[in-house]
Amino acid sequence: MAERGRPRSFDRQAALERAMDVFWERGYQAAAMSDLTEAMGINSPSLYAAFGSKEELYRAAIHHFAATESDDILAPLQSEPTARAAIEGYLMASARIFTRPGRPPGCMVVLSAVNAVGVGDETSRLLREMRAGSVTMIEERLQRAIAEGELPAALDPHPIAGYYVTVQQGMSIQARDGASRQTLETIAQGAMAAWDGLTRPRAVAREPALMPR
Amino acid sequence: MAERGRPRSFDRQAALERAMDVFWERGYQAAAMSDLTEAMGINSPSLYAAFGSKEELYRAAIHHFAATESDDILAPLQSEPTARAAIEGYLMASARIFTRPGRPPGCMVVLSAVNAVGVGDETSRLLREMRAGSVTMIEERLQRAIAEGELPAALDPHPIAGYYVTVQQGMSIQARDGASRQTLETIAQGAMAAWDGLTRPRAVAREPALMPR
DNA sequence: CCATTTTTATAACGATCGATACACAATCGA
DNA sequence: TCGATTGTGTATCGATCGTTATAAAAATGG
Repeated sequence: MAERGRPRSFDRQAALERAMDVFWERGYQAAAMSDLTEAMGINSPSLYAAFGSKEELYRAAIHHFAATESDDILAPLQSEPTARAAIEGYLMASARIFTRPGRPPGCMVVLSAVNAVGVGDETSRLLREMRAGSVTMIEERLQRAIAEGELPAALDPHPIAGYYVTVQQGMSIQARDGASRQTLETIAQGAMAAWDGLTRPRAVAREPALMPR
Repeated sequence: MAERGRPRSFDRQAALERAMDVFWERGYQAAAMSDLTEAMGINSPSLYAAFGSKEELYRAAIHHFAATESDDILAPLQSEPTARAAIEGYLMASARIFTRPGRPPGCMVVLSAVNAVGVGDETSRLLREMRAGSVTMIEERLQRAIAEGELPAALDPHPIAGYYVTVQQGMSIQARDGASRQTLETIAQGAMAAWDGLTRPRAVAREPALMPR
């Protein structure tokens, strides 16, 4: 069962984490191979043997980001008892994660490849699906709240989820501009001020809470 | 008064607009000199003679963007009679400008250099000041509404302005992901649902509308 | 017409980009 | 111990990056 050949002299997972930090901070295009190999403590042939290419390494870093940072942000959607607390927790967790000391500010999935140029179709699709995945998760949480009677049955979860994800993505930009955790938390509270208006039951087909899908 | 030497064979302003489109769509780093010269219809020596360098051309493009697109977005802040209509107009104008057919989606100032790497300090500062300028303009509009008695005197305009600018920046990300004008308008309406909660007068120092600056 | 000035197109500069060829080192099974 | 296999370090590949040297072209003033 033992591996054949010369064993790898570096920790693949640790090197991936260092690569993630480089992509996270500099973005995909601005992250040069020399930046990556220096941060990972290896030479480029080792990088290519272990990860395939720069873009494959980037995708691996995105998946690692999703398995660590993203999960911390999305956890409140499952753990909080009410839909309102779930979304508030989602935004407040974002404020905390986006301003962790010593870590790049904002969300890697949102910031590291906003301009899809220079990145392949597969990677572009992966990023877009991940961003859309947040909308789906919030949507499902709202749907659950409707099923449990917390929210009115006539409510359309999709535009509400889209609104809160948009706020969270704006918070990434703000974090990149130097906004503090406190500032981001204030923004999150501002977004929650829309909750009652968005979820209040109202006469159907006369004044919809939010318009189209 | 006539110019000496061989006259320039291209329209400087028209070339600048085409360069703006390239930076807007691809971002600063991904916009190669060959992309720019091809779009502008000139050779690189002409570009350098007319604009100095790639980064100076980028700054000129940013200023041109501010003088055209940005002004359309910020106009409702001055023209609308109430603070609420002003901010709603700001968001609805953003939804329209961000999804103009045949134009790059989203805001160039927000999207074209999110990762400040590879761009000089002067350009980085210019972009950050422009983003902060939107907050200031909204803040001043809210302050005017307070002076006119439309909003309670105890209100702090700064966090409210920060909240709405954050939503607008999130709308840029959404536009880049393919959101339609209608979708962005729905998000804008969602953000306006927070208005009453954010501007309602309340007991001072007990439950502040939004926390710190 | 000629000297001067500015722009033009061609061609190429050094630097850096992502990616590899190559020879050597280190492990395995037999 | 030896062939097979895999990883490592060096050195470099062709392509492209932003930028510029050079000389011809097109205007001016005198």
